Order: sequence, then C-alpha cells, then structure tokens
Amino acid sequence: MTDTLVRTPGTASQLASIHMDAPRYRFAPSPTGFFHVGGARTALYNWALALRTGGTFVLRIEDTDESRNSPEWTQGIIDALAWLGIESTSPRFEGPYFQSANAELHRVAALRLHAEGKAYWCDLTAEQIQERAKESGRQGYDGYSRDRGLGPGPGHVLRFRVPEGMTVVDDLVRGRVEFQNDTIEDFVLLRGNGSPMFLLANVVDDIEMRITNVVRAEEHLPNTPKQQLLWEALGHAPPVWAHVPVLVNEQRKKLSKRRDKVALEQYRAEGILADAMVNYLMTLGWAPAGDTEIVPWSRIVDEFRLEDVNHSPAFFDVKKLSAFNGDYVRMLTPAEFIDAARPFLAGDVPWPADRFDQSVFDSAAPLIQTRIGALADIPAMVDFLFLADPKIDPDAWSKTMATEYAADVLDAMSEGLRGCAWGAEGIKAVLDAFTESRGLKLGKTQAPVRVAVTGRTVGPPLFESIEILGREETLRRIAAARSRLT
RNA sequence: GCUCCCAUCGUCUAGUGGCCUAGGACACCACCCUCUCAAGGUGGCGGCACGGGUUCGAAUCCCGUUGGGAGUGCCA
Repeated sequence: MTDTLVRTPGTASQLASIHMDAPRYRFAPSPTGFFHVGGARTALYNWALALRTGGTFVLRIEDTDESRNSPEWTQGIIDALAWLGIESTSPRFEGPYFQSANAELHRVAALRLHAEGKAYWCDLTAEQIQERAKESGRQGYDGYSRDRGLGPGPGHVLRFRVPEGMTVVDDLVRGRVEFQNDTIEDFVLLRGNGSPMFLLANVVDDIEMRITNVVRAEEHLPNTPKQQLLWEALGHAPPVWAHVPVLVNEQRKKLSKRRDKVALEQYRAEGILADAMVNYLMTLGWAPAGDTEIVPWSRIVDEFRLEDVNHSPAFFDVKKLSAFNGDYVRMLTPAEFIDAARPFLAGDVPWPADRFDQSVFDSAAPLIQTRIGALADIPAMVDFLFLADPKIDPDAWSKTMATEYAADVLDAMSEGLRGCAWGAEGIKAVLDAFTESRGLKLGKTQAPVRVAVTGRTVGPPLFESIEILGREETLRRIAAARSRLT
C-alpha cells in the first residue's frame, strides 16, 4: 500500500491522475453474521461497474466495532459474494482488507488534522453535551471546545472542525446535493479511548486504497458531506459518489433483520438459484432495456449504468423473486436441474435416507421441474417415491374416496395394471377404459388413484409417476387404499 | 424537531417536452390447453399524488402542497 494519505496533500496533477486511472470501486460491509440482501445488491452494483469499466472491486471488511468482529463472519461474506458470482479469485477482485488493520493509520491522519488546526480535542461527556443542547434549545454538539486549545487526555475526543460555507455533493444518481455546513456538527474523529470512528476510518481507508468511486446505499447520503470534508481536509479530491435507494419491506421501511427476511443465506437454503437472485436484485431500482427483466448477467454488465438507477426505494418482493426463480429453474437443462436438486434431497428430508434412489429421482426430475418455485419444494413433490407408504393427506382422502366410483376405479386399476404394457400410455389406457365405461371424466377418476398412490390430490403427472413407482408397488398401494374403503 | 432524499398500475419498472389512447414484468381475474397441479398461450383489471405555473404542447421543466423514506451515537 502506498501512503498517499499521510505524507503529501496531493498536488493538482496528482489529484487528476487518480480519476484517470481505471476506476476502483469498493464494497465495505461490516461483518454481522449474515449477508443482507441489500448489501448483496450494493455489491452487485459495484461488481457490474468494475467489470464494465475494467476497474477493480475492492472488498474491505469494516470490523472496527469489536462487537461486530468474528473471523467466520468474514468467511461468510466471501462465500456469499462467491455465490453471487463475485469471485475473490477474479483479477477484478481485490481484498479482503480489514479496517481494523489500519487503526494506526487512522490515528495518524486524525492527529495530522489536529496539527493543522482542522480538528480539536474536547472533554465533554455525552451527558454534558445533552445538557448544553437542552439549555440552548439546539440539537447536538455546539462546538464548545473549538477554541479551548485542549490537548489529548483520558476521555478526550478529537472532533473535526467543520469549516464555514457549503458542501456540495455531486452524486451520480442524486445529482447535486447541497448541505449548509452550519447544519453539520463537529463530529468525532477519535473516541475517548483513542480509537478511530467509522467516518474517519472509512475515508482514510478509501484514500489509502485509492478508491475512486463510492457506490453505496442512500442511508449514507447524510454522512457524505462529512466524508467529503474529510477527503478535502486530508488533501484529496473526493471520489465519485453514488447513493442508490434502499430496499424496503411492504411497510416501505428499510429492510431490517429484526422484522424482515433479509439473509441471503436463507434464500439460498430455500433453493433460490444464484442467477435468479442476482437478476432479481439488479432489477430493483433499475431495469434492462427491452420488455423482459429476465436477462443474463453479461447483458447486465453491458447495460447497467448508475445514471439509470431509480431514485426511490424499492420493495423487496419475495413473490417476484420466486417467479424469477421459477423461470431460472425452468431454464436449467435436465442434468443441471438434477444437479441443483442434489443438496435438497439429503439431510432433512421426509423419507429415510436409505430409501432414496438417485436414478428414480432422475427419471422423475423432468416432471417436477416446471412445478416448483424454489428447490426446497422438491422433496414434498417426490416424497411418495421414497416413502415405504405414501403419506396420505386426510383431506385429500376424504374428498376423493367419498365418491361413488372410488372403490370401483381402484378395483379396475388393480385389475388392469396387472397385465397392461408398463408405461405411461399403457397405464393411462387402463384408466381410460374404466372412465369411458362409466361415462366419467379422466379428471374425476384419476383423483382416487392419485391419492392412493401419492397421498395427495396434486402432484406430478399421474401415469408417469406410476410408471416410475413400478407395477408391484403401485398395486400394493392401490390394494392398501382399497382395503381401507372396506 | 432538524438535515437530506423521494413521488408512473397493488408491486418492480419503461418513459428524459410532441412517437403516451402511458409500454413491460410480478401479482390478480377470465378463457384456451390439460389426468391433478404447474408450465405455456390469449385476453382483462389497474397508474402519471394534488395545485399552480412555463410552453403551441408536460408523466417529462419550475414552484408549492400533501404523502412517504433515510439520517440525526464516543455504531458501522
């Protein structure tokens, strides 16, 4: 790492050159134990941009808060990014860096600001600040220690001396945003214990890592003038800012882990395909050209532009995600589908592990591929193939077996299936014969058979299912159901 | 409260002054297909928050109102 930061407050030509090199984007999550879908979208935006500009995606773990630090959480972030297609082995990828590793650098920068008169020490406690605010009727810190000339000491915080004037943030998605500096309080750079605050650490790291483009969620917009002031105070031209709208729930509140399902890992565990998640996330706040939103990543990389990102918050709609996923599941080749299903057929499944037969599943797979929203729906759709006895749904039973032809259709199938040619066609012919002889509809007569064999009224096509199940087992199930009818 | 952001069908969006009688997708409804359920096909429902301007002309530009949201820590 170079130390462009601490030494020289870059000359004009240096500043210019920073922005002429290939852009450097960054994604700077704090490790919190799970990966937020909002973070996923931000990461994807940065990744797409880095790819299309020939730039770099820098991953920095913002772990300066002790309570948010755990090595396995960092691994979780890297795994989640990899799942999204953001591979740490890519030449476009850099990091992970750890903010905590730069703590000394942050302090040096803060002290330099103090030496230059751009920051000052303050000994007021949070309570004292509150009291003063209450008395004066104004909010926040009032700059009490600005000219007291205090030095460092136990419990003394270092505050940034916000200059007079106005700070203009040029934002690629927001446009020009103006902040009057007198609405920005002298914020803390160094805590009473000497440790650096996020705002400082973030800026120092960005400078240190030669970040040229900061693309992050809108919630950081109010921080931006402070950070820009810091960039300038440290002698550098600020990066190109872009604040994308936040993701919200149905109440239009920012997605929070408390009330909303936000963990990427959870969607993954439910069998949302990575491609579907990526595609869906990219359509929140942005849309590809044309009349379909289902587009390959390569097209997204070609077309995505921050200037086209919507300005208002987007509702993270699980239903639409699921629809996207259904599309992606159906796009899979049979072999790909079987492969994708694999993790969902072991472990917590409704059948005993030793009864599972991969080849049986393989032949049933095409029948269920169009029938699931997420991969986790698969077991419930094929459980009858691997259970010793089908799990009979009571409602399905009472509804279908109460018909006056239920016993007869079971008898007819029992009889006909014994000698028919074994295949969906032959099996269907048996039921057809009975159905016609009674002047009924196939839709009616198949129901008792389906319940007897699979336990449910809905499921994959019956005749193919029976074919896969096998003659002997089918006959056994039909007989079992028939005997229950007395 | 203060600072900032935002405002097109229920939702995600297209739209950058005339191609808009506002397009697509999800959801929903109907029909077709059909052994159930899906998938697929066809059609339907449904929107420029409101009020002023500017303009020959406004969803598109300006102002205001209203309504949402974010931030407001010695968290990140």
